[in-house]
Amino acid sequence: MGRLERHATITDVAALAGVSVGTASKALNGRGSLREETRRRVRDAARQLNFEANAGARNLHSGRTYTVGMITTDTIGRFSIPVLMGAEDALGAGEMSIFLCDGRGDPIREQYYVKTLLSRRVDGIIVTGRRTEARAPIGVGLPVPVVYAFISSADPDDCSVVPDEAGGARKAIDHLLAIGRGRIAHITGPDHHNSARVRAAATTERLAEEGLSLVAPPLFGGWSEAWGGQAAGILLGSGTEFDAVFCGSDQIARGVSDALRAAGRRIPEDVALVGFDNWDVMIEGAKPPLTSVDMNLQGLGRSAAERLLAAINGSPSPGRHALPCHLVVRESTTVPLRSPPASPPGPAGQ
Amino acid sequence: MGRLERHATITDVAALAGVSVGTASKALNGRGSLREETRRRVRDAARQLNFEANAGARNLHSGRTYTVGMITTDTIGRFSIPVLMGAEDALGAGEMSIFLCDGRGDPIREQYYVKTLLSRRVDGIIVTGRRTEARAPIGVGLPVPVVYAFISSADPDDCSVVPDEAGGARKAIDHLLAIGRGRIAHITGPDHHNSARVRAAATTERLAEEGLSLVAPPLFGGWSEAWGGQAAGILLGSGTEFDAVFCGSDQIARGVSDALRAAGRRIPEDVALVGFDNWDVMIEGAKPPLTSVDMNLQGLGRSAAERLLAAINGSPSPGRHALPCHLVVRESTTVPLRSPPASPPGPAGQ
DNA sequence: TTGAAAGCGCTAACAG
DNA sequence: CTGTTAGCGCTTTCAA
Repeated sequence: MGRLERHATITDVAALAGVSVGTASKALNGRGSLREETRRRVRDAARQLNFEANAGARNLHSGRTYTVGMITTDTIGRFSIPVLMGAEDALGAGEMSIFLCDGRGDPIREQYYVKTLLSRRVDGIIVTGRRTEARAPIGVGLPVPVVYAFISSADPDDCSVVPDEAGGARKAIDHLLAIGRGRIAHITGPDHHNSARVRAAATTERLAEEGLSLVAPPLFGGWSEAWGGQAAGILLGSGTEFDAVFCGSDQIARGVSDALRAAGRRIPEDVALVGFDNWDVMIEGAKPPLTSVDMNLQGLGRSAAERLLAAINGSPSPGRHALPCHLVVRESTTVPLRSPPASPPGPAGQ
Repeated sequence: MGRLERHATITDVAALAGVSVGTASKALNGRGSLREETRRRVRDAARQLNFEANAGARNLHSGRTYTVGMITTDTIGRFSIPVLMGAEDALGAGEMSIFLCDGRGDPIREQYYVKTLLSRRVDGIIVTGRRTEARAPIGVGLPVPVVYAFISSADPDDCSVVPDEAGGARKAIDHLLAIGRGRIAHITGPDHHNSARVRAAATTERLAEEGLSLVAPPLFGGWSEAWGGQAAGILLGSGTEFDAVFCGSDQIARGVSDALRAAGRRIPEDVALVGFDNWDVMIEGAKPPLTSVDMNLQGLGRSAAERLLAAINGSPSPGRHALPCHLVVRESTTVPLRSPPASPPGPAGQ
């Protein structure tokens, strides 16, 4: 294998260029005042030796490492990825590097990660997870700032960036009301799950504001397609009339969609359907494609990283920060009029 | 915020314990010979100051950083996650930390990441992606070992750990033949996609060994449910008789499943169905649950990390290493006899 | 058993 | 303009 023996050091570069290490350092970092010719010689030597300054040695002076740790409390998955990507963007894609640590729901493991991250002198830590539940802080009096993304810290003084799930649910209901649906059912996840409760409460509340209520109490169950199908069956069997179902997740919505169709109900003509998560795989698999609430996870990650950077630079933003969700309307709530207008290119509005 | 001002240094510890830094170092690392009383004093001081040795400073001597970089060539997603987790396990969960870099399919970005990883003096690099295609090496003559996982390097001398997709396809066919299905169709992804081609070729080959052939040429299309449904329609419309469909992905299989059921075919009685990927979401959503080929991505990640560690320690394993896939049998190919026998707990066999 | 000193790779004062 | 020196936090000889 054409593998080099070792990394070149600045001493090697200086020697090759025939200058002192101090001069080499200045030349490479564009500091001090040097003859252009000298600078060039040093740079050539560096290139020739494939020199990359040792970040660790450099950090020793600056006190900063330009790295951050990201700990996922449970397993890394569908929710953590977009958060991670958003964070990566905000951290300048390589300007600062990210240590990824998968806590796997094990507090011991998590504490171990916190320790190693601290020993690596990360400039800060982002904590994320797949539930929006508040969780115990990963530590108190840590020597570096911590920001919680998606998940939030139980300590209200910690900085947490979370999706406004209640707002998202309200937008879903707004939309259903706007298209003339007033007999709405709600099928969602387990009632011991924070997201399920919050979304259900907001749904009920929003309807109450209009003097309306759900056609039946929220159906709490699981997050799966199977539960969606089962719940749809319960609804149909009860004889309750309904012209819309707002689901706590896209998976549930898909199960509902399949079950309703099998029972002869047309979507959206007979029943309009709204999901939550805006998860492409489920959205596209459903017939017709699902209208869904998007939590803007990537934006969440970006915001969390920005706040972390600010905190590192001495401007922390303690407290719980909620970011708006937005509704993505598709055919499960609207019959398209001929060809839909082409939307202009560019980043999706928030 | 109860944030500490700065990290304690070994000098602080030594001062508090009333010893020299050298002694403190020995005490904390269990080296040299010291009075037990001294060791205790130092350790107490360290605990009191919340001391965590600065890994960067330590690395300066050892020459190793106990970190590795992981670069995903395209976007990090469904395939990279298990690979990452496997790697994390093999790297001792914190013993060595992982820098995660999301290449997003941009070669410039990728090269940038390689540079920063090298400047951070990672001990090695793992490259992964979401396609099994061979790709250009991320660099030549790099000063650290590189292992490709899932994806493989175009340079046969590089170390790549890949799934034996052909073997997986053969196992699927073996199984279908074993349950008495001889009229098999194959629906898969785009023919410009390596995985689709390899799996189709192995399928045809395995059948040929038995003097059989597919009931129709492989149907190449996309990886989506939509394509699965469409292809099933083509198959049904052509009047070709078939008693099994082997699909290039679980998403396709799910589309096929829905379409066949809608057309009145029973699964598995009339048509047995096998997918590829063993992706829980798709598997569980399908009715009945899908038999599928599992590529053991986590094992792939583990193996890649182990080979990387070996290479770091001077024992590289150049070349392309294929890991076996295994078939997970579910109800889309078998009618369960009463209650299925409870399988003993423990790690799933490979 | 402990301390002093050198050095890992680099930056930053300060002289020359 | 360039070289010398000190020091970042730690480990590791080598003396004491």
